[in-house]
Amino acid sequence: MAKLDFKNELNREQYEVVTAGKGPHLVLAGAGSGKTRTLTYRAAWLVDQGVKPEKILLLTFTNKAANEMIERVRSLLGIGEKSKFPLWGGTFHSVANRLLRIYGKEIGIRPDFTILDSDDSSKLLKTISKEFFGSISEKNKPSPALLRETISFSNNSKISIEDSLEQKFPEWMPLLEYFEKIAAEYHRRKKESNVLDFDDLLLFWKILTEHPQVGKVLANKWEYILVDEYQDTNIIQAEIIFNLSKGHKNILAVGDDAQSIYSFRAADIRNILEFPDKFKNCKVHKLETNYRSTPEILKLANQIIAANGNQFEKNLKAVKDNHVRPELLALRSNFEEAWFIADRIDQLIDRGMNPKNIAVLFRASHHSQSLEMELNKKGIAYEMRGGLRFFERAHIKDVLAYLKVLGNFRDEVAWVRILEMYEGIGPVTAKQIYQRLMEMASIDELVDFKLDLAAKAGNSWSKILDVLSRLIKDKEKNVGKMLNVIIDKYSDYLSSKYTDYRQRHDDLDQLVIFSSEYDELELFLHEISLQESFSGRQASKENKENVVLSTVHQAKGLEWDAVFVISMTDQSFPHPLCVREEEREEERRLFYVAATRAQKYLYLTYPMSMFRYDGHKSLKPSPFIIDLDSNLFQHNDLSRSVTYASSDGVEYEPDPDYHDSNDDGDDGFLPDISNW
DNA sequence: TCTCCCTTTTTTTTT
DNA sequence: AAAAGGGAGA
Ligand SMILES: Nc1ncnc2c1ncn2[C@@H]1O[C@H](COP(=O)(O)OP(=O)(O)OP(=O)(O)O)[C@@H](O)[C@H]1O
Repeated sequence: MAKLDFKNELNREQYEVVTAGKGPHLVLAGAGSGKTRTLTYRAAWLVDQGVKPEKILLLTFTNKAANEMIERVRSLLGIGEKSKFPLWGGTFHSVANRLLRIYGKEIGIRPDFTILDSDDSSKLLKTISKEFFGSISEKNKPSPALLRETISFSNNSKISIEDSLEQKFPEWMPLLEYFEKIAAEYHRRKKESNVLDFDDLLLFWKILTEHPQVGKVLANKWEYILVDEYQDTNIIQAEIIFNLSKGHKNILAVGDDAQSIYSFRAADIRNILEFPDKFKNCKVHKLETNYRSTPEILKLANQIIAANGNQFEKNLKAVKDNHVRPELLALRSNFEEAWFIADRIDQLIDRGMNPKNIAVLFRASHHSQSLEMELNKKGIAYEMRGGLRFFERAHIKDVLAYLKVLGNFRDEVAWVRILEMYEGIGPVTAKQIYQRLMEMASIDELVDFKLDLAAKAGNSWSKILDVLSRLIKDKEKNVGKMLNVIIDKYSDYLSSKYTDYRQRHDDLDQLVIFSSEYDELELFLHEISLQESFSGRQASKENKENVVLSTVHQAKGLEWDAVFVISMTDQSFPHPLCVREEEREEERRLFYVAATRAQKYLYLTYPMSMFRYDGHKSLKPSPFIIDLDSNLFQHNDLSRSVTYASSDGVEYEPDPDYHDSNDDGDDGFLPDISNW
C-alpha cells in the first residue's frame, strides 16, 4: 500500500490536529467541517507513528459509529480484516460494560452482572412503587417512567433527587420523600439482583477510575483518548475522561455546541465550553470549511441556528458548487405528505440515486407511520432507526429472560418477567417465588427445586422448571439452539397474547439466526444489552442499501445526498412539551442537525392536517419555518398548487409529471405561511 | 390473589 | 387504535 498521504486528505487545520503533539486538544467546529474525519485520521496517524492500537481509546456516540470509524482506520492503514486490530472503541456505556466485567470485582461488582434497559428499570420501579404507595390510585402517584427519569437525571448530572425532581417535575415536590425512599430501595434491589442499569455503568466506571489501585491501572491503560460528539457528554463522562487521562493528558475531544441535543438526559454543554479551563495548556482548534453541503443548504442551516442566542461564533464556508435551493412543501394531510415523499424517493431512485443515499428524518419515531405504509405499498425497502429497538421488543425480552436467569439467577426483573407469563402466577406469587429462589447458591439447584403453590401456580411452576432444567442439563453451548428450546414452549403463549404473532414469530426466528453465532451464553448476554440493533455481526446485509428512516437524534453525525425532514408542524417540531426557552433552543439545534445532514437535496415538508385516534386535526407549519427567509427556498409548481388548494379550497391533484427543476429562475410564489 | 372485562388515557428524543 | 388502569367476581 502506498504510504498514507495525510497532507493530501486533509486541510491545513485538520492536518494540524491530526499531527498535533501530546497534551489536550479541543476541536470546536460546525457541522460537516470534518471533525469525525479528523478524529479518524488522528487515530490512524497515531498508529502510523507507532502507538499500539490497544493504547488508543475512541469514544463515540453510538457503537455503530465506533465500528465504522475503526473500520475506516483499518482501511486507511491497510490492515486486513483478518489481522487483529485491538483499538478500543465504543460508547461510554459499552466500554464501561467491558471494563466492569474485568475490574469490577475490586468495587464489589460481579463479572456476571446483567444490564437493565429502561423498560426493565421501569418495571422494577413499578414494583417498588407499589410496595411503598400501597394501593393509592395510580393517578396520585408518579409513573414508573417519571421515577426513572428523576433518578436517572440525578445520577447523570450529579445532583440530589431533590434537585432533580425540582428541575424536571416540580409538581411532584410534595412527594419528595417517597422519591428518595424509592430511589434508595431501587438501588438496593439492583445490587441484590446483581444487575446494573445504564447509569450504573457510567457511575461505577467513574468509581473505578477513583479506586487507588484500579484507578492507576486505568490511567495507564491508554495513551491517547479520542472523544467524538463531546457536546453531548454529561458531567460523569467528563470526569471519567479527566481521570483516565490523569497521567498523560493526551486527549482529543471534538464537538459542536450548536449540535447539543441530549440535555434531556443530562448532557451538559459546559463540558465542551469549559474544557480549556479543566485541561490546562489545551489547544483549541477551529475548522471553518464545510465539505458536506451545498452553499444553499448551508445558508439555510446557518439561518436556522442564528435564531438562537448564546452560542460560540462559528464561520462556516461551503466549498461545494452551487446547486438547487432547499424546498419547502406544504401537503394537505399526513397521508398526502407520505404519498409525496414516497413518490419523490421513487423519482430519485429512478434517476439513478442509490437508495442508501436518501434519508427521511423526523422529530418522533411515530411520525414515520404513514410513510412506512406508503413505502410498503410502493415496494421501496427502508431501514428504520429510532423508536423501539429490536432487543427492546416485548416478545424478544420474554425469551431472553430465560437466558438471563441462566446467566445471572439473581436477576429479579427477569424472573418476574418469566413467572408472570404463566397462569396462576401474578405479582404476589412471583415475588414469593423469587424470594424462595434466592435461597439457592447457584442456578444448578433449580433442577429439583420444590415449591408449595396453589394448583394452577404449581402446574405453571413445573412447566417453567421443565424448560429451564432442560437448558441446564443439556449443557448445550450454542445460544441459538438454547433459544429454540425456549421458543418451542413460548410459541403458544405468543399466539394467545398477540394478534400479530406471525410477525413476532419472524422476529424470534431472526433472533435465533443472530444468536446461533454465539457459543457462549455469557458473551451473548454481555453484548446484546447495549447493541443498537444487530447489524453489528450479521442480520440483513441488504439493509445497507436501503432508504433510511430515522429520528433526527439517531441521524447525528451522518450524511446523505438527499434528506427529507417531514412533519415540520407546530405540533411536532418543536415538540409541544418544550416550552422553556432552553428547551426550545435545543429543539432548534435539533432542526439544525437535521438540515445539516443533507449534501445536495434538502426537503422540508409539513402536513396541514392530520388524522389521529381522536379525529382530524388541522396544523400550522413549525414556528422554526416561519422564522426563515422565504427566498432561501426553491419554489416550484407543487408548492404553489398545494398552497392554493389549501387557501381557496381548489381540489389538489398530485401531478404525475412533476419533475424537480434544477434551474430556478422562477421568482414566483411561495407558500404564504406568515399569517396562518 | 388472579383474571377478565370494562373504562380511561394516550403527546419525545436514548445509552 | 392500542395500551394501561380499575374493579368485580372466582
Ligand atoms: N479535508 C477534506 N477533504 C475532503 N472531504 C472532507 C474533508 N474533511 C471532511 N470531508 C468530508 O466532509 C463530510 C463531513 O465530515 P465529517 O462527518 O467528519 O464532519 P463533522 O464535522 O464530523 O460533521 P458533524 O458535525 O455533522 O458530525 C464527510 O463526507 C467528509 O468525508
